[in-house]
Amino acid sequence: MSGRLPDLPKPTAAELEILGVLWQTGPATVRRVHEVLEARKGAGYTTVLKTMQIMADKGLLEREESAKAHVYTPVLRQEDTQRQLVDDLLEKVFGGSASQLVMRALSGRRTSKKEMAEIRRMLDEYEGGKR
Amino acid sequence: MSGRLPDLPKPTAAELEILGVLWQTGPATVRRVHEVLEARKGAGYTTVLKTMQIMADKGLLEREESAKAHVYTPVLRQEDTQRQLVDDLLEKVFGGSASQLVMRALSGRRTSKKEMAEIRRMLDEYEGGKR
DNA sequence: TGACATCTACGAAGGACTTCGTATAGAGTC
DNA sequence: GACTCTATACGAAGTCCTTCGTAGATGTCA
Repeated sequence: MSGRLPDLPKPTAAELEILGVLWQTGPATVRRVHEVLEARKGAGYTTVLKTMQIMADKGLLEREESAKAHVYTPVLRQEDTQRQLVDDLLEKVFGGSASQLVMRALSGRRTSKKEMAEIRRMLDEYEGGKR
Repeated sequence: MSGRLPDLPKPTAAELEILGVLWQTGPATVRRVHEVLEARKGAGYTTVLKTMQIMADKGLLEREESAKAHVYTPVLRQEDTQRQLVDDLLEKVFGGSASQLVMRALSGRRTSKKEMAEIRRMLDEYEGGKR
């Protein structure tokens, strides 16, 4: 069903912020990303530009150069990147124990009833679909 | 009930490996940590030494200097560090949505029935205890 | 005491991450 | 064409992370 995913490096903190903007807005120019990040954290224009260029070099973004202002698109979907990062944490910090990870995720914060119900719903769905 | 935790920097990859050894073996000298890490990944002695010194400077480890070979102890328990790291991921990658995180953690890997049951048990326990 | 083993201290190199200043190129306008 | 606006390209600085070589201090034992 699903194709192979390219094996890409883990995005860094600054890169994740840029990806977040692109996932939300869809493919965009440096200018558009910069507008968001300037408002959010005062990022400089060439800083965003440079980072996005590096991301394209790494393969994290694809670049469409036909127009004067290049348009960038994330190569991985948000969910694939989330999975990549959570798997990494699971491995390095929890020795692969998903239940430990879930426990820690819940213990660290007040989790709402709604959130808890949603988690249960997902467990049901996951187990139902997997068997 | 629980006291305040010191606000420490996030351990890096190399630091996490050292913490892993110390959590497992208890307080130890550089030599003992090095023995484990050399077997596991061929780490050099002074590399481990230097990293542990830096960790002590950062406040991640405490150092007992009465003997010639200093003895190092983690300042935070494993569970506190796990919580710190999972909270960080939750914030930066999942926008605070624990249910999303749980879903991604499960979708990325084949999760055993045993593991699933354990997760459900924890949810029950957590909700029971919190209310 | 002298030789040897064991530790710590120090400094430096190489690489990645982040930021930014400056240079350069293209498009539109008068 | 000359000016201006908007982009990209390039390079470099500063910081952190990781690794390691070498020097210096301390302890042991014959």
